[in-house]
Amino acid sequence: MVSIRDISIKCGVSVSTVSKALNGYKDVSEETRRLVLKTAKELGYVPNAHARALKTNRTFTLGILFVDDQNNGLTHLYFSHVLNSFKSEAEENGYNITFIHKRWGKQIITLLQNCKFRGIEGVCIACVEPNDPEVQELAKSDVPVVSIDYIFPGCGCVLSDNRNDMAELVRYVYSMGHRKIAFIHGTDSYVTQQRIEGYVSTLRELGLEVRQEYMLESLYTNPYTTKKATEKLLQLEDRPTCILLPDDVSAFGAIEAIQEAGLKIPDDISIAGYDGVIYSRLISPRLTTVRQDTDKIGREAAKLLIYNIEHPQNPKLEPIIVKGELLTNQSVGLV
Amino acid sequence: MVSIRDISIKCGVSVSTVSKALNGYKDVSEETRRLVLKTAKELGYVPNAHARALKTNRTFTLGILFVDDQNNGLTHLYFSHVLNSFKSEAEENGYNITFIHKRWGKQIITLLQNCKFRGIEGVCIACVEPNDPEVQELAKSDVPVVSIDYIFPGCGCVLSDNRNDMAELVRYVYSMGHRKIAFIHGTDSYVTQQRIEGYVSTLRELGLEVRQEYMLESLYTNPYTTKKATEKLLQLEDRPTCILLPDDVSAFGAIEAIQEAGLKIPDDISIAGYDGVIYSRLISPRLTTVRQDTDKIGREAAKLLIYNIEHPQNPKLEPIIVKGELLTNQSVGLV
DNA sequence: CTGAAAGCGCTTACAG
DNA sequence: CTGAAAGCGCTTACAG
Repeated sequence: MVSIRDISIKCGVSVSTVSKALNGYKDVSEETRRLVLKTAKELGYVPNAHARALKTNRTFTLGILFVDDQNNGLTHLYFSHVLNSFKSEAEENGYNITFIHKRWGKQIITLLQNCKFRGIEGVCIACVEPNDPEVQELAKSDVPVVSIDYIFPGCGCVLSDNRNDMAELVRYVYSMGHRKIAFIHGTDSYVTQQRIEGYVSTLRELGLEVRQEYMLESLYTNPYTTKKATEKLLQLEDRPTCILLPDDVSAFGAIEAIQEAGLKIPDDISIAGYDGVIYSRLISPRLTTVRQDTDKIGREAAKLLIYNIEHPQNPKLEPIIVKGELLTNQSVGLV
Repeated sequence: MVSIRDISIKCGVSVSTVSKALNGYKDVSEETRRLVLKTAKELGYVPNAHARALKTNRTFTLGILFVDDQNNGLTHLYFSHVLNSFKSEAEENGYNITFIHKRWGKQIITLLQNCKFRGIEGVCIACVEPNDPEVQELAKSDVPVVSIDYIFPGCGCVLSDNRNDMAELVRYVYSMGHRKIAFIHGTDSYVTQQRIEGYVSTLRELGLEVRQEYMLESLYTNPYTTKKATEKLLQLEDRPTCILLPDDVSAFGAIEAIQEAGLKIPDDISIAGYDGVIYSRLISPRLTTVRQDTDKIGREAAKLLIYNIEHPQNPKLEPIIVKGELLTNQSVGLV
């Protein structure tokens, strides 16, 4: 590897001068600068990020914490889209992306230690169990953190507007004539709570009764559990005319249960998904769903994190709320 | 940040001794070692990876190059699964994962420079345009490279067994009585070539004619182009009884075209996908498809890359071929 | 078993 | 405008 030293020898100037020329300081003569730059190019010089980091304490590296119970953060449709745009935005701003984990060689270390050790300047937390003590420790540390779809006190966050988007969905379903609207929601989380609030408050607002037997829980992105929940709803004496589901993938389970019960969508019963992944509009029946704006969510998260890294004195901590879009389709019929 | 220096002062020993104690060298007395370790813990010492990298020239960091034309490597179902297992395997071996890109601050640099600069020890190339000169430069450089589903001369690679898996699929379709088997394949690539070879050679092996009008091209994971191609096939005078598609997502386009033509799957015509993403088994009609073993592909790629990094003298360069699994289902009917 | 010293590649006051 | 010097935090021959 050619170093600044090699350039200095070849050019007959000091390493200080080479460094200054390379970094665009003004107190270097135009002539010297040109010579240094030319020589650097000839020699194929590449600066050493570690030496620089050691000296300047800056790494321009953002960490991603992206693990969930099923260890499938990256294959999660929603989060992989968010990560994709987070990555683009970060790279466009000259930052690198890396993953945070608990290993250091053969040892297990904490997530915070991993960040410190590697000089990670800020972390985006998504798709993790927020009550994990190590995640808490990280969120409370001096490392800037931005979370997605969850609020850590004292940290920036970007939230998909679940409460209002859900409300809009319920209002739409109501406008189609439905009065018996069930909601199979995911397991407890900030997102789930927001959606339940949106669901419950809108029913009340519309003068509809909130019926406990119409609110069931299943796992996110797991059609098998949704199928079971749907079967329960179908067996009710006074069964719903529309079922709202945790997400588009789990909607497959509902479709299956409904078909096996000999019912047709939307003639006999309506359903709606959530997420708006492309496939939901391809399957038959085409799903009414809420498209979350993953591109914006990821980009806003990256911008916010970088801002907070570069403005440690007055970081932005107010939640950034990103509106989704209602995609109406044939799976919700007129009653 | 507490450094080795702080520990040495607190313990009254030299930094050399602290370093040795911390790194488990044997030439340190048991007593000193214990004192150092205890003090390090008390002080909350975290080593500095950059200082170490500067000295040892090792970063334990693997790069991922994961961009394609549509800039959606991460949201690509197949590749996001591969990445997920690559990441798990790498981390279990004490390596970090980061993404390679072309930026350095405000400057644009080459992919190779990005690797050199950041001390990346090896790169996994997947889901990129292999003819990109910068990718070529990287593959030819002294940075160890492992590619997925593509062969760079002189580099390790992991290949999904497209040729044989495709052959198996064709044989299965044949065994169901089909003799007019069309293949809508993706755009030209190593993977596409392998699948076409598997398709053509198996037809010949089975004594079937290879008909040009049964071989059409569409984009991968793009149902709109597949729909168009399927429509063409349906308009043929002597139309196929089974259509093989580029992947499960694009199969949605075929399903739509077939339904719009008033035909039923599998009664009137059969179809098969490729990839075996979970959703393909959920939609109706349930897709016959080939599940690629993404978990194994990712893990083998990580193992291979790490092996080649740690054995620069005799790296493993023979392709590792990972067999897929035929998933038969109702979308292919008996003729 | 312990420690002084050199050095990895860079940046940055500071003196001239 | 230029350069000598110190130092970021660590590791590692080498001498004792």
